Amino acid sequence: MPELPEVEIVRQSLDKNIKYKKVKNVIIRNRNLRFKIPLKFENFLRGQEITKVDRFSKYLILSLSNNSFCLLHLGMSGTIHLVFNNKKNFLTNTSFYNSPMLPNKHNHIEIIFSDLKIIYNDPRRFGFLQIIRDSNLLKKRFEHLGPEPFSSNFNLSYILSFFKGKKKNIKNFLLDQNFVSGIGNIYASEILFLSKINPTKKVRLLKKEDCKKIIINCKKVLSNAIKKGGSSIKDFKNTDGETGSFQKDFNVYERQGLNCKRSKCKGIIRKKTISNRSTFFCNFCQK
DNA sequence: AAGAGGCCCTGATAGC
DNA sequence: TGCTATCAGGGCCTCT
Repeated sequence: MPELPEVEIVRQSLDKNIKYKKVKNVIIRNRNLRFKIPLKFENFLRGQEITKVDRFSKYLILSLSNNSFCLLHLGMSGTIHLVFNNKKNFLTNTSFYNSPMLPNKHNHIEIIFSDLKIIYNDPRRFGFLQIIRDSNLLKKRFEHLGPEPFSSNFNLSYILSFFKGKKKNIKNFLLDQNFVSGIGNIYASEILFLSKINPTKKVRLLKKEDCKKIIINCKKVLSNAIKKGGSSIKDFKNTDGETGSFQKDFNVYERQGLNCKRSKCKGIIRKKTISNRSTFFCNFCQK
């Protein structure tokens, strides 16, 4: 579910709600996320103040007062929910199970502050939380990842040299986090639509102008999605339980069989599986 | 080294 | 109704 824009929405909410607050308690019901949560996790976090809430790519980075970090990745189905301390049984975490606004299953982790708690819910358990001991290790943790689309390092010469000698198609590269980090399956299709590039196009056939369009449209699609509060495919919600509205802006995603939205284009949106991922594109204007 | 494929897991939906 | 198959927005690992 969550690509860079959705994670950014969560970051903004956490920044507003848990920054400068001290962790009172941590409850873990299921340690078997993507990476097993070690037994010492709770003790490590308890008593720490959250000094900063950052994001890189699809990763949330909570800075802790002891100069370490708590990394959080939402995987495919992870969500963060805020519960404010105005309910009975707040600390015994029973009340929200009865609330229709909150999920009642797969609430694996709670991080409790004095006035609110955050709940990590993740049905598929592809997400994870991880302690990173210091900034050097944090740097190392991300060194295999390419630049974000917003970075000045994501420029024409970078793209041209990265594509040199490669045989894959452009859709695969947009999803390749070593090339550019933060784009997922939905926005990859949307970016290629705006760029009028067919997702199956081999990168060695792309012209300079195509690459320029890709740079511009990566930024455009992601920043627009952030502005709209993220997409609401399946059950994406921000931490207040509200859905984003970007999905209304989809040009191709989940629009197979419908007319191309580009004015004067007579094309039909097609769905095609590329490297095991569904891909959507206009069969006429994306060359 | 690049690229293809498999796998981690649950839930929603479709088809019989 | 109840079974089985297929598909989901991610990322990492292995094999060729």
